[in-house]
Amino acid sequence: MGGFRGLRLMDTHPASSADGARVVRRAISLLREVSAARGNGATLKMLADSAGLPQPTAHRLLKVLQAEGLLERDAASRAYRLGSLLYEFGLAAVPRVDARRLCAGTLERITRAVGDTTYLNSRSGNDALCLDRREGSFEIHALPIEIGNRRPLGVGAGALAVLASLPSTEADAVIEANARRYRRHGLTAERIRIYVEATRARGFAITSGRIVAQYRGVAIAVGNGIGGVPASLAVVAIAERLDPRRVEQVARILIREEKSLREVLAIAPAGPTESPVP
Amino acid sequence: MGGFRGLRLMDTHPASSADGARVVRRAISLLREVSAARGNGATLKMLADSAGLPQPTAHRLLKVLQAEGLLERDAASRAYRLGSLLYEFGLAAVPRVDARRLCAGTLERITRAVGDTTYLNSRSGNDALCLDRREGSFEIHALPIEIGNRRPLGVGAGALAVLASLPSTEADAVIEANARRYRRHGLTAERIRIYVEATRARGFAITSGRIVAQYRGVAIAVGNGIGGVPASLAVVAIAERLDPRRVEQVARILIREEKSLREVLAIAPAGPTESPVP
DNA sequence: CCCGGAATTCCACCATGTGAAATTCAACAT
DNA sequence: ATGTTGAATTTCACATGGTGGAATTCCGGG
Repeated sequence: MGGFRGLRLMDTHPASSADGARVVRRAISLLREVSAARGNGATLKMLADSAGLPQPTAHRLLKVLQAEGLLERDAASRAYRLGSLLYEFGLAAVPRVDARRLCAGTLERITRAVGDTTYLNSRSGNDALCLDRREGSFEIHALPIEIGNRRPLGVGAGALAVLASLPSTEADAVIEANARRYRRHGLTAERIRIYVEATRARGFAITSGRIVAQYRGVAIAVGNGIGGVPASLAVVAIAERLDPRRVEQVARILIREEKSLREVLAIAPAGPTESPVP
Repeated sequence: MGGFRGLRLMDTHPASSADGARVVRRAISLLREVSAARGNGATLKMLADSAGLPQPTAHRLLKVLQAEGLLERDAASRAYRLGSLLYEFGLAAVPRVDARRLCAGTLERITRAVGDTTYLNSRSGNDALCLDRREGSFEIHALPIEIGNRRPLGVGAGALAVLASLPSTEADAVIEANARRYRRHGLTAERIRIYVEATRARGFAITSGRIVAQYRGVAIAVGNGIGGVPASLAVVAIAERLDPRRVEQVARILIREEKSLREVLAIAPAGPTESPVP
């Protein structure tokens, strides 16, 4: 296949086995970017950009993914979104341990206690993934994070709590890998590192409307994760509903719920068999 | 990239746009094969075989897919299964119209009425996909079809009903494309064509333990499909519980439920926007 | 009508993916 | 123990399938 002439743009996965299929990795990288896109999906430009691919290359791959049903495309906006085949694969891919089910009660209790929207996040590669959500009585307007949405670990309260719960060396690697992506959120790797430190010192994460202005989040990491996968519980509300005093209250509730969740998880079975290639 | 010397083995997707990424298509084809595998997953041999790829090629692609988290591998049996990243994508890929939700009541009512296991199937490419299931009081032992499992359209009652509901030209194309796969189920394209004819004449599908001996299924297609996607309702039981007289009863129930389901669907919104590439 | 940015198509080029063949590994029988 | 069979894995010389800069088309706004 083709050569490349210009400067090297790619390398979305810096530390990956050399041999294999570059194209396949690129295609998957595009899928990840599409599933990271919030709201109405992502345009070719955005995707090519964030996957670090030249536009024509991205275009070609996206076309194949669409033809195969992994992606769909909005006729009007030309934006790509995940396709029905991925939904179908999702049905067949039963998770080793079902985090959503295990945490359903916890989420519900927190939401009832605080009245605001509650999130369950988990780590997925360099991303935080929104696994589940309970809407509080005080609705968040302005596109909230949906179930299945991704963003770089560290961006947002829930994602920050997950990142801070990783071993230092691993957290550093993630921050490094995400450096470029932070910029699109008006952040830098350096700043994230500071946040992580603060989160570790404090024991839980707080964010102040960096992503969507006017919103604030409080989040706590779940013990050693769920089935070995790092995870967090988060509460998000408009900033004025989360003054320092109330942050304190919410944090107390989160700490309590995390503790009892950890006990439940201690009984549940262990992690996967051989997921990452040796 | 590489040339090929031996005879042409591939062509899982006979009618697909020439230009693009062959590798990507092959990789996706492998994913489909993995998700078609029942029970404990699929071995390299099986996958290479059914995807029509030389073993080393399949091996290389599977390794990448595993490294990226789309596949996992059982340490002991070396068998591949769908990975957690696909589950995660599935969360984000909200279906245009939620067939499972729309048919939940129907499935429950049928199961209660007949006492045996009931399935909701839909078409996905050349496959029938098990979208949902309700266990009857008379359990099916011997690995039943799980939610998310696939098999070639035409193999099994539910899959046959879906196939027979397609326009003749389309059904023929599907049968043609699946010819090789039928053989692995002890069937032939010719025989499937006969079954389709019989199903159309009868108005519903019956199968007699072709797949798993001793079992029998009765199935009916759902009007014009669900959100434009062809689908079926099926009841499966051990053969002795489905003698001709009882088949008649079950069919009556299916016909009644299909009718009322069709009315519910008439209110629900329409199909996708621009899924298959022009 | 014309402009700017995004989407799409072209196409010369060669690095990348290919697959037959050889090697290792695992399970089972002798 | 030792051979035997079949699957999994690695190797490597080769030429084709993928590449991406440049050119073209499309679309929305002024």
